[in-house]
Amino acid sequence: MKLLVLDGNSIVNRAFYAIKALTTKDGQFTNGIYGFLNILLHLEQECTPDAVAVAFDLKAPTFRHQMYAEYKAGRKGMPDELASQLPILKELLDALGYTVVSCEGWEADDILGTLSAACRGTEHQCFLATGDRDSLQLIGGNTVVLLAATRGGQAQTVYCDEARILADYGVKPAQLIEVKALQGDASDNIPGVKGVGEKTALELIRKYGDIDYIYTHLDELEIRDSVRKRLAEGKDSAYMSRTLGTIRTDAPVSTNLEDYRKRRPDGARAGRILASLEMFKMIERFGLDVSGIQESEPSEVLEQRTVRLVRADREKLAAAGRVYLYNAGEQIWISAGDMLCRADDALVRELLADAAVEKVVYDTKHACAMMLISGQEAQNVVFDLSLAGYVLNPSASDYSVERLAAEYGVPRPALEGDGEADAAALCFQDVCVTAEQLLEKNDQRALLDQIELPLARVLAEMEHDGFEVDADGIRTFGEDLDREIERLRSDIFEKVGFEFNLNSPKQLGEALFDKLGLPARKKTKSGYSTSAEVLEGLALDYPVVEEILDYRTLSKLKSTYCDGLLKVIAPDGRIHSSLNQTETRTGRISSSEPNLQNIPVRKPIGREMRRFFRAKEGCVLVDADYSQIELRVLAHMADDQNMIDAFNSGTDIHTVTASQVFNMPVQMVTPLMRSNAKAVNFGIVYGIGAFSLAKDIGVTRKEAAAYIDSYLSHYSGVRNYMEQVVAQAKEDGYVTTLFGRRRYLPELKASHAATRAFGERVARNMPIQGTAADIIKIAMIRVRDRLKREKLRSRLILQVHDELIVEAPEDEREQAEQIVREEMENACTMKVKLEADVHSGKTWYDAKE
DNA sequence: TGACTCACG
DNA sequence: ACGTACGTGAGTCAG
Repeated sequence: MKLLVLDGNSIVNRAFYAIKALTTKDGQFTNGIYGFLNILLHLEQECTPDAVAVAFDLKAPTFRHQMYAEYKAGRKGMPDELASQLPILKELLDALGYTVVSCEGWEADDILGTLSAACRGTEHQCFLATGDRDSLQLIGGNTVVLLAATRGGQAQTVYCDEARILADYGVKPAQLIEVKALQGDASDNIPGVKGVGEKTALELIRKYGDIDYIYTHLDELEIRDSVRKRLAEGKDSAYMSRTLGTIRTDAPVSTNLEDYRKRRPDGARAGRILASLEMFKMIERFGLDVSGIQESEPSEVLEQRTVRLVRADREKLAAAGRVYLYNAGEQIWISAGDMLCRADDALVRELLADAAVEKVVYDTKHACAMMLISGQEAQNVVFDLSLAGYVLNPSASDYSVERLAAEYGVPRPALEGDGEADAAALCFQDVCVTAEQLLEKNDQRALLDQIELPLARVLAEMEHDGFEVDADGIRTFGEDLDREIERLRSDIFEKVGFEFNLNSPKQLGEALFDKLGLPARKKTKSGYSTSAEVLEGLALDYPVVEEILDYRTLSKLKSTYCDGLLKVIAPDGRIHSSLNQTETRTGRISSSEPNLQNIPVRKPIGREMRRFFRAKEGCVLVDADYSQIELRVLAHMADDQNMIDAFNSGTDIHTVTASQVFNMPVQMVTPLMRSNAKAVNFGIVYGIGAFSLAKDIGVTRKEAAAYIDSYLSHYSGVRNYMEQVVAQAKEDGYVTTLFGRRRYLPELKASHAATRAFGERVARNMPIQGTAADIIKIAMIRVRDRLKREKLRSRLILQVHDELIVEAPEDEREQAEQIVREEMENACTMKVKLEADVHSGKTWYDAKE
């Protein structure tokens, strides 16, 4: 296979500076993209690759560059005119069927190095295309470099292999690193050795091979004393420069070349983007089939608009009926019709408070939170772009206006008159209009309007209210833990015979398996596995391992929960964690800073933690959780009469399942049988394999396979559903929940079998997990609205996937319990009833019976 | 920074 | 032959 890897940043940079002026008629710079595409087409002709990867840097400074502060300081930011082209270029490349690769903290040339290394020793041919001579060090084996340049508007490449480097420099490609170590590189801020330039550096390396030789034999070298002196003084700098100048080959990107195989271009999408860039010729040059672009497509409807920059005028804006509010950093922009203006906080508040004006925002939760500070409410918010982007595709890396504009092919409006406007603010309105049309097309309007949008306000209030905790209690508990941890530590070291860092899996592995000679059962990439699973297998034979497990449990409790939570208690004595609405691919919400969705409960000692989460003075916590919501959703979606009957009979579902799988009356089911059936039930929801089930419940793989088989024959509706959902996903390219939430599954088309298998498991799981997520979101909205409508002081304060927590004044306890139960159980009508278990108490511990 | 480990549903 | 259950977030080590 022939693999072509492009250094995206380097090439787009060259193109940007080589082609001075090229913009669309509305002023969007396109020179970088244009030059890039020319070079790409040229490269396609030159090396006819089967697979193409385009590598880009991400903004964050890299590890290599963090080593020296001066280095970082020397880097110049990219001009906006170029930066604005990158998201569009990436989107376009993706539409054209090329794979874009980037990796937080790694530079594009490290990705080139990594993929080149992946080809080494295989029969794959690797072409690296870059404008940067740095990459020449990677030449060798089956890697060649195509140095790309634009000359007089024409793309050019220079073919560089080992012979060429030898001829040009008289050294081998890998020795270029040594040359650079001495010579340095001003443009990359690599110092080299002071007083040594290209000529001397090349001469020295030609003669002596590398800097190690030079420095170990410095006194014997046949060189001028002045050079010897400079070399001696610059030794540290030389070694440092060598480190800085060495391209890494261990970037964490896929080295499976199949992942980069060229895909069939999405002609309609690529065509739309190219049209918005006014590069109509490129559509032909890439041979795109644009028949998929229909007349009603959004970009056609949205003719190039002209926007007027005006002074903020509340009356005029309000008169438009609908205003678009967009936060660009500190600056807030408002647009309406063809007006665009800068706005201050006060105006935004007035508009948000005005129920007669429809608002379109980027982040409803943020808008609501802003109003909550002054005790107000955001009224009449009718659309939210980040939520729309999430509903349209929950797997996206981000939902920025810039990226969505490129993805949806929205042209940037022209700006009339003098003045400047933020690019995203300028596009915001059109991107929103387009997103609305796409939602309509996908039948996802209700999901946004009736679930996500109203939920955003609920989440804002929950974040605002927070959860009271007993800080002193946590502190004391932490001190108790510390004493116990210290006791375990010294006990473990005494038994082991030496000290080491118990928190280091690496050192623990070496201690147990190398030094003490315990039998190692599992390995990870970097050594022995010391996971709880492995250690539990050893604990019976080696008592010290038991103590290590206890140590792990307690130190996790101490650092993550005691120390971690103490750090984030707000002055009001409460924890206000973020509830993220656009984070998960299934539609669940997530919680962060801190995560309150993973407070311990399974082990008794961890569960103690919940005693410190309490209701405020005069209140209690009402805790309600759905009983088996995912299995109930499955029974409904699969329309499996057997499972529906099982639920409706009122018997415990795992017991019924056990009686079915093991073919015996319910009364005969033993606790072990029930527990195995429970594992099978879980496994089914996750997309199950016999191997993993066997591992989970400790039976042979064959037995596990028999359980699954028996399960699926008894629940034949489930079997049919699981087959049908995967088939449908392969046909559509996505799966959906009962409420129309989608997840696209490109994995199903992967050539890599394991990736495909993963896609199939996700296809089986997402509709279930996602529907359950939809249902509890509906419940949250209804609980909040009803508490408000009935003028109660009870507040919804937390959601943990299938559980809601309400803080209720003691005299509202029963009412709150009833409301939560009713709204949860009636959130959705299905073929099986939904049931919620409701308890209350002063603390989370007490409220969860 | 990623890898590992572990907390939750 | 290969890899091995879905979805998250956080702390720690080591390079």
